Amino acid sequence: MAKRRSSGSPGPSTIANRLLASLPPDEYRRLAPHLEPYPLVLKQVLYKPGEAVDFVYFPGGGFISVVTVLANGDMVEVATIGNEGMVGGSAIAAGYREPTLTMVQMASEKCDRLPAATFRREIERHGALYEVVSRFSHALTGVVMQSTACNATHSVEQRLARWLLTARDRVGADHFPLTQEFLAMMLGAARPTVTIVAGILQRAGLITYRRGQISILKGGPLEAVSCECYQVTTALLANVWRRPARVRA
Amino acid sequence: MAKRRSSGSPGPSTIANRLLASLPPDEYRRLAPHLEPYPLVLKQVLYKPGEAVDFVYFPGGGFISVVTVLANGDMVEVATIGNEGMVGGSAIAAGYREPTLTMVQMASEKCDRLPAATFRREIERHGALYEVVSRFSHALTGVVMQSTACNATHSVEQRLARWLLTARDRVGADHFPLTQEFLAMMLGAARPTVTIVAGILQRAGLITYRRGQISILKGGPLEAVSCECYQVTTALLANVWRRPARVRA
DNA sequence: TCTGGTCTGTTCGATACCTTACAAACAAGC
DNA sequence: GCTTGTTTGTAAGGTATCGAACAGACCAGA
Repeated sequence: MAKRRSSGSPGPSTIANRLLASLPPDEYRRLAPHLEPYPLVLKQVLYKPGEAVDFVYFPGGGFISVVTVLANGDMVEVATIGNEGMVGGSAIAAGYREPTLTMVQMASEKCDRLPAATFRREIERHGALYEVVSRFSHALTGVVMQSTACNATHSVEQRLARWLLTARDRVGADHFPLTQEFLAMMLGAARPTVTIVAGILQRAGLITYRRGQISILKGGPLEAVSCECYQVTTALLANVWRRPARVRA
Repeated sequence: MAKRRSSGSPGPSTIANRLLASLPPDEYRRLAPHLEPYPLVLKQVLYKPGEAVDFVYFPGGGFISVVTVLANGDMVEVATIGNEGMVGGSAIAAGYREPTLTMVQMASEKCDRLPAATFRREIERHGALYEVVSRFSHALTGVVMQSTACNATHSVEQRLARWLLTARDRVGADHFPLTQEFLAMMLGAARPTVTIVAGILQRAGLITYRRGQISILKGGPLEAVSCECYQVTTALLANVWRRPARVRA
């Protein structure tokens, strides 16, 4: 919260978003004047389905849910984005509309946004930003693919555990606000089912739940309850910074 | 089958793959010498999980399944690609590995492949190929997101109907080879469940099933049985060619 | 014509999950 | 304190789907 690039020299170490932090200093300096601090407010909607993307957002804390809205109004979360990523990258594809609902799931002061046109111009320079955004986009597609398989075969208990672990990683804390109602929606499950599963985890001492506030007590065992998708997606995203060796010139 | 760019002048109208066909003649001409005809053989594996991407493929017929392999060996299909798309686009992200198993689901003589390095070089020119590939990648991510929600909430019957309709569109025929065993795998469902559901559709006169050969008899009613995801994903992909107006310069 | 393999149809019991409904705990404001 | 709204807990009946197992149909090759 305290460290925030503001005074004169923006050392990359003070940059909360990891995509931006990975940029070489000169690239970041060129970008910095266009970055607008934009605090993420809980439940705030960043994109509505079918709307044009005016800004891309680089969270430095909290996290953002990308949600598919079905014909009957049900919403299912398809991805969560924290400081390891960005939303609105589809602005690359000029004129493309965001098919999803994108909303703030956990508030944070630390977030910057960039006008879509600026972002696109920067991407077309084909520099470090392009590289890291490209890697992130690919990793995100991999994450969503894993989730597709996950939703087809894994139990609500596994997916709930996975969700909590992912949320913890994004938030960077073991405690955060979350209603069971909302969690059920995100998982595409019925609320009573979530209550039952959460009760099991609670009695097992892995979590505690108290009126919209959840705490993770034992991450290790929770990981054992979760499906492999937690590790798989974590690894996919980790590869975005741990830049792999180039396969071809 | 008959029309195939071979003699001297490659008019775009003879190009089976729609991404390639959308290129301006001069762009296509530059690419053409590098395109290697590469027939798709049934069940052929194009990428294994974790492998480097050496070639990108532009199907002109048949279709390709992108499949996530889970820890227990189960496989779930996360996308199908026909002549409206390509596979291996992740080669854009230099050195990136394909996290999925990618295999030929329906054979076709009409397919071209391009070495990853050539593809990347061409992408970096930032021409028409870049534009259309970028649009397609974004659309594909949208399709996978829709599938994530679909798998979380829709019934096997709905998803099965959706799958058959999509396959029909890809193949361009109402009749194609497909075992229930395989279909069950793709849907992440149990094989007896597929048999039951297929039986219902068969008795309703919408399809016929005969030893690995399926025919769609009534597409309209089948669409009614399917979830909205069929239309949604079809529309997403259609937007790749029906190039939308630019939102910003 | 037999035989082996593959595919589909069907059974049955088990179970995960849904839907609806309602009750209890809690928080915040009056 | 009381009241109201929100959140969680719980119950009951129903349904979709799974898993294992087996029988029958069909095909291909010996």
